[in-house]
Amino acid sequence: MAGKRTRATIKDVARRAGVSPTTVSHAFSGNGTVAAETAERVREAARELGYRPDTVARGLRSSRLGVLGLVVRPLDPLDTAFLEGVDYFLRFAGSAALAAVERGYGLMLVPDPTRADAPAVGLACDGFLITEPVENDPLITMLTRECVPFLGVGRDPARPASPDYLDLGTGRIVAEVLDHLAAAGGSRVAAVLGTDRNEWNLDAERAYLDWVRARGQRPLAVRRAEVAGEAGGREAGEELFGTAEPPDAVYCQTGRHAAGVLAAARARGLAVPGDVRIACGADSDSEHTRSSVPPITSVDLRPVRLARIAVAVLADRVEGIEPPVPGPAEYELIVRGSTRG
Amino acid sequence: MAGKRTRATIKDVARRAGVSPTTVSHAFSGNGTVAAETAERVREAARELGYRPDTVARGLRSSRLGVLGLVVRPLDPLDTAFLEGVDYFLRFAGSAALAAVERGYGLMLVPDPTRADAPAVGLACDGFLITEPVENDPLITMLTRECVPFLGVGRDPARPASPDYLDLGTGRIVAEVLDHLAAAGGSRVAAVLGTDRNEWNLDAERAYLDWVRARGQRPLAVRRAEVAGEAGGREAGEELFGTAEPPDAVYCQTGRHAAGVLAAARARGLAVPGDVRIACGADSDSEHTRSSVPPITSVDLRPVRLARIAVAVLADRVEGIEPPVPGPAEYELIVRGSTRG
DNA sequence: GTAAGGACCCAAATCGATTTGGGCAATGGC
DNA sequence: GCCATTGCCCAAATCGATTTGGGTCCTTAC
Repeated sequence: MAGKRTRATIKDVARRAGVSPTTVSHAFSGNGTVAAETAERVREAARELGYRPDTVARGLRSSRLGVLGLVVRPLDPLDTAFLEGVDYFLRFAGSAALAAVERGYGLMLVPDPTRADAPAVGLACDGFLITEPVENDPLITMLTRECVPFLGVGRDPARPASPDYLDLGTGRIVAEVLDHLAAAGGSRVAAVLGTDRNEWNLDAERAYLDWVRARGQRPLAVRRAEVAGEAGGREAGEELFGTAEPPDAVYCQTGRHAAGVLAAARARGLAVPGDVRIACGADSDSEHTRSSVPPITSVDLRPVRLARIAVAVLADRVEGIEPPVPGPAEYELIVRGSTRG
Repeated sequence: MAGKRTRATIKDVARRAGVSPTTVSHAFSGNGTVAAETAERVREAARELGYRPDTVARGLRSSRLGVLGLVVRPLDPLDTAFLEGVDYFLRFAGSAALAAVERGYGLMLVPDPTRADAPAVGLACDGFLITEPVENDPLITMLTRECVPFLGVGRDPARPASPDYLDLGTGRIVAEVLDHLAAAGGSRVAAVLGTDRNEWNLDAERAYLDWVRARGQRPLAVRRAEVAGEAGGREAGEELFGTAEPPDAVYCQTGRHAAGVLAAARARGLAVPGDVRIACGADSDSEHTRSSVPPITSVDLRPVRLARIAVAVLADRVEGIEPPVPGPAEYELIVRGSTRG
């Protein structure tokens, strides 16, 4: 179906204008010196032929393609069935794309280019946005070695903090949610954490432990893989509620986990929020927290705003500008029925 | 900041393996004949040097870059302030990106490449998805001329139906919403339509007119630009409710318009849904319909599913496969308080 | 013994632009 | 009158891969 692409090349324009390709290139880039009249003739010829310089050829010389890559780590195990309703990511990606376009770039979603089966085009990006880098992220190792600009949205937990990472302020967020659970009547707060080794999980765990110990209590935390989803959350809930001293409040890392914990509580005949309060540190906009009965208190991490900031910083880097250091990430606790008596 | 990119090239590998670049290329592509032992030596050298072929250079020769472009028409007037919360688009884009990656492509959001100020990279895509093509869409004209594969998500209203466009079934959807308004007690149904000249608007208008006339009534429709948003909807509402025979039900094309109409009704002291029923043909998932008081009945157009289908069809085209013709687009009417007595 | 046919490898052309390093004429300064 | 400068233009090299079109050997077949 794809017939022959017969776009006019720089040579066609040169022939038609009666000059050399060099002169055509100069006429457009303003690089050499070209007589005004000649330049006009060249533009005229280009217009007649509908000439547009080929980005790929230009990219080959300049090693700049005009594309920013977006790597979403939680999406990477593509072999495992991916659940589509990850609202946070969808919003982040859409907003980043928009911001990139406004800045003159295309934004491309790519899987980790260090994976062997990744589309090759992933390597061609001028810079990368990496959301939720994992511990010792191999992509960051590679990009650092090859001097390709990047920006982590979230720190690489194993590397020192640096301007290469936007700090999500996970600890602050988790502490606020825990405080809210306590204020809503929770006296023994458990946590359901994820297993990905990224800032989000590791900092949340630390924040939870700190918070609990500051109250002189013993931590009660279980871990479930993010991909285990609602079923995993339900398991976790059953485990928690089955202990000798069951919690009267549960903090969850993901909306799916929270929905599962809620289901487990109801199955045991526990009233929410009467007997158990449930809150989630993210996913305020997902079906799981919004449409459950009762709806689950959760946190709006402002992915749309965050993505715009990330793109601005990365684009500056790609262009060799030292970007201003952004302030702390914003968020908002959305209180819902699961913690509102 | 961007230091010198010193990735190994095919020549480096050739030198190290003691063969010509041709042989290296053949060893990887399996194109010529290469002795098994030589191929192994080449692979070994490539591994040691961390060689990965340069996609841009390859793209230059093959004129295939491995990138699908996504053009979202309603986003195109980027000069006008763009409102970020366009959930439909965000979901569509995110889902399309994911589907593309699973298929081995990158997905890039680009503005209309026929615009002079568009990022040049937009032209380099192997194929294009165009959501909501406008009448006589200039991009479609260009792509057709240059034999670049594309797929319209929504028809170009000025061109004959063809497999180049996914039919959104707008007429069907609008008719169902209108029926619902009638069933909810609306006896005189007005419409607030958009101004973009795309399938969504033009077919909706036709469907509305047909529906009203089939009941022997006179149509009562006003038009407001999509970008006018909630304020535009409010104006439209005031205009409608100020007429001699005000409607007792209003169909809106966008969630923002609907929110504005709702505000206008309340400002006049009209009860919703008691005096006026309001429903929207889209945007079931936006703040404007979901979080208003009362929430507004609207339609889930299933953007996530639609995007996956679109990518599958387009990727087939790019690869020269004749894709199966997809069935009609799915949708679901989400009934909410604005039409539920 | 010789010709035909593989197997294996390479030099050079190619993709479409940009950049380097001149060449040629007209002008200006002394 | 001569040299230096400037304005204008072009041929060729370059970016990093793929592809074309041979060129050598070495087997086989007759």
